Order: sequence, then C-alpha cells, then structure tokens
Amino acid sequence: MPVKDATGHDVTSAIEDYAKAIYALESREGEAVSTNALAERLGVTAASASGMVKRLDELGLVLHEPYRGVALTPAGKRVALEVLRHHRLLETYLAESLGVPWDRVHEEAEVLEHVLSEDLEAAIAAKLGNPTHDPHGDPIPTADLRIEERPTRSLQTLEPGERGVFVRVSDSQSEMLRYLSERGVRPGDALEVVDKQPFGGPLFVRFGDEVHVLGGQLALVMRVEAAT
Amino acid sequence: MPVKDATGHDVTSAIEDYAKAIYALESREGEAVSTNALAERLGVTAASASGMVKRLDELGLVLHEPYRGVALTPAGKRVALEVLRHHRLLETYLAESLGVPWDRVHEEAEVLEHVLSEDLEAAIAAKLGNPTHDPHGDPIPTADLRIEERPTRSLQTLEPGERGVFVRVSDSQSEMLRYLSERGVRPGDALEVVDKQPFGGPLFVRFGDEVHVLGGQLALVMRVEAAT
DNA sequence: TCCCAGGTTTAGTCGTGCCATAATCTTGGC
DNA sequence: GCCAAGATTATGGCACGACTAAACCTGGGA
Repeated sequence: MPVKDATGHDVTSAIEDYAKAIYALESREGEAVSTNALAERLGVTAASASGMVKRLDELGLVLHEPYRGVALTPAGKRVALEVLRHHRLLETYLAESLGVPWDRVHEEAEVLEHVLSEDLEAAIAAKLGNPTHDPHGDPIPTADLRIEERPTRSLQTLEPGERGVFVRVSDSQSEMLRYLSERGVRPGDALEVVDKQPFGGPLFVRFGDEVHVLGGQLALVMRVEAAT
Repeated sequence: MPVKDATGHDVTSAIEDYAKAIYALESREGEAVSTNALAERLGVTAASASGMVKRLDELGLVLHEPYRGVALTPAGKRVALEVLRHHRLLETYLAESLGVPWDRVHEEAEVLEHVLSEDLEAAIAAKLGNPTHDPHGDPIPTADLRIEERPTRSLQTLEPGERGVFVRVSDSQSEMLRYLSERGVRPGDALEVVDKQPFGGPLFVRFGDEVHVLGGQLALVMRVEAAT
C-alpha cells in the first residue's frame, strides 16, 4: 500500500476501512465509539479492533481513551472523508456512466475506493459535473472534504399524517435498493405516511399518487427528512 | 488479494506482474526467459525472481527448467493475458472516456489492472465498443483471451526508401508518447523513411506530408509493420 | 463498600507475502 | 578441466493483520 496521508505515513486499506467505520459510527451515535461496536461492524474480534485502534492512535488518526472509546482526530476525519468521497463518486460514476446495476455499485466501489488516485478522482468528479449526492441520496464530500450532514429520521419513526422527503437508504442494503428502484421510489421523492401498523408492522406510504406498503425492516433503513 | 485463478489459487498482484513480465519477455525473445532478465525487468534481485518463479511453478503457471529458463503454461498465459486485457482496456477507457492525458494512463492502469472485476471489465469493453487496440496501438486480448500478435520491426531497422505503418510504441515511455502525440504522430499512420544517419543517429521519416526527425532512442521503441 | 459482569486491553502467535544477502551450485565456453 | 556468468538455495527480515487466552478496568447493584 503505497498510499500516504498528509503526514507521510502509509495508509493501508485496512486503516481506511477503520477510519470509515469510526466515522460512520461516530456520526450515527454522536459520541465516542466503543471497541465492540467497531469490531462488530468490521467483522473482527474486539481484540483485533483494539490493536488496530492503538495503531491508529499512534498514527495520529484517532484519539483513544482506553476503556472510554475512540474518536477521529481532524487527520483521521480527513482520511475517512477522502475514502467516503471516493466511494460515493465511484458509485455515482459506475451507475451513471458505466451502467452498472444499482445493487452492484456498492461492492465495486468498496474495492476501488482504496486505489483511486487523486487525479482520477478529479477527472470523475468533473465528468459528473461535481455531484453533491450519490445515487442512494448520500451526500458526497467536496474536494476540500466538507460534507453536508443534515439530520434525518428513520421512516419508521413517522406517524400517520406526517410528510417528508425520502432522502436516502444505506448503500449496503442491495436487496432493498433494488426493491425500491423497481417500484420507482427514489431518493428525493416526497412522501406521506398514510397508515402504520403497530409492532414493527408495515407502513402505508404515499409517493406521488401511489401508495406503497413498506415492511418494518425496510422502513427502518429508509432515511427521511421530515417536512418543515 | 482475494482474486482467484481458474484453479482456485490466489493470484496476487505480484504474481500477475511476474506473469505479465514473463509474457512480454517471451514474446519479445521467442524463447525461455532467463531469471536475470526477469529480475531486471521487475526491479528485484535475481534471487527474489528465482524464488518467485519457483512459486509460480508450484502454482502451475509456469514451467521452470532450473538453469534453463522459464516459460508460461497455458494457465499462466491466461493470467498474463487477463491482466493485459485489463491494462489495455483501462488505458483506452481512461484516455477516451475520462480525458486522462496520454502519458498518465499507463501508471493509472498499472494499479487498476489488478483490481478490475470481470463485470467492470465487461462494462468498460461494451462502453468502448469492444476495441481491438489501445491508444498506443497495442492489441487488446479478446474476452476469451485471444490476442493478435503481428510481428513488428523497430523503426530503427528500416532503411531509407522503406515504407510501413507505425503500429505502436511501448506504453511505459511516457515522454516519448507525449512527444509524438504533440507532433500529431499516432499509431496507424503510414510512414516512409526518407533518410537515416548512421551510428544510431536520427531518422528522417515522412508521415503524410510532413517529414519528422526522430532520434535514435525514439526510433528504437517505435514499432513498425513493414509495407507488404 | 465490595463484587461482578461486561467490556476492553495486553500478551503471545500465526500465516501470508515478498524481498534481501550470502553462499552454493550449474552450465558452457575455452 | 577450469572458470566466470548465471541461477539457485538457505536464511532472515519486515509489514500487515488477524486470532486466542488471559489479565484488566469500570460502573452499577447488593
């Protein structure tokens, strides 16, 4: 891995993955990330994650308070956002310019994000007209690594009568992505919850003229920006 | 490197590079490749190359006669051609669809060739209309890994009065590539040697209406298909 | 206050991958 | 038959990243 970060240290794919994971957990939970959560997300043992966290700390990418949790430093956040930018630009590019099926772009991007050069990143961004969001509705960090993070709620939490805009869905949920796109539901669509069954049951949601029935699992991962 | 070859073995980037190098040397020299030549091309010591060759032999990718040289097996040739196809498709794609400068595509492709999935390879080939040659004039192996290898001569070997077609130039000679393209000389162009200075001196070569003066170094790497 | 469970960290290993140096061996020309 | 060039083995190193087992904190409840 010949990739170097701003401070001249090698940044391996694994390190990038850890930074990405910490960033995701941090922005979801809003506080220091626990070793266990990190380990689970990455599919390694807690001991392995602990060891890696130590390395990240030595590299100055995270701040690690033993037994307390881990948080990205500015340098670490840069690494995470850089990879995130790569990932989301690639997803957009693969889908729009190469016609790769929606539910395949994620895993392709997962590999390519680690080897994309800055030059190629720029070329792709230019070709796409510097998009701000990827096909799943996720915001793409800008070239100077700023990202617009608007708070969203799970569709699941909306009550009947509430309206909002379907903003995005996790890009790792290939099945659900395909399901939604087959029914013409896309990020950016306005919606209104018509009815809701209790206990994680399905929601009846109106998109335009059509009412869709969305299962509890699905409604849980769909992120919505509530109407003002 | 989770990439597997047809027989289920892991094929790392290094292995792909060795296969590529052996293929190139084999087709240039037409005989078994020496350990030294391989080592030099790859920038490693002869001992390292020797060790790697042993591994390749165990993997069934090469046939190694100790002290005699090494040659690709059909399986090894497949690995080499697969990487070559990736490389040349990527070069073509980067240049044509992403506007990456000619003299940059080689090094980008050098990295990406090892991580390109078969799906993406197919998507790129389709997008380009299944090209048969890359921007340097090198033939691209087909999807079933056949390659058209027409014999070429170095421009250097042509005598005044001889005609031919400029077929290609090594893609690793970035400087020369840029030099040629700036002067409007491209693969496929017909040419005639007008005059030739002795002792590796420059050649005077006519392309269309213009006569260009090409230094000995340059004429050496330019490959020509002599007129029938 | 003490104790314990759950979460975390260390210690010690392993396996892969790839290259290097030094020493030994083969081969072929003379 | 000798020798130099070339090739091979023997040995070691280093980075990476994961694992198991065992020790270790921390906070909440009894």
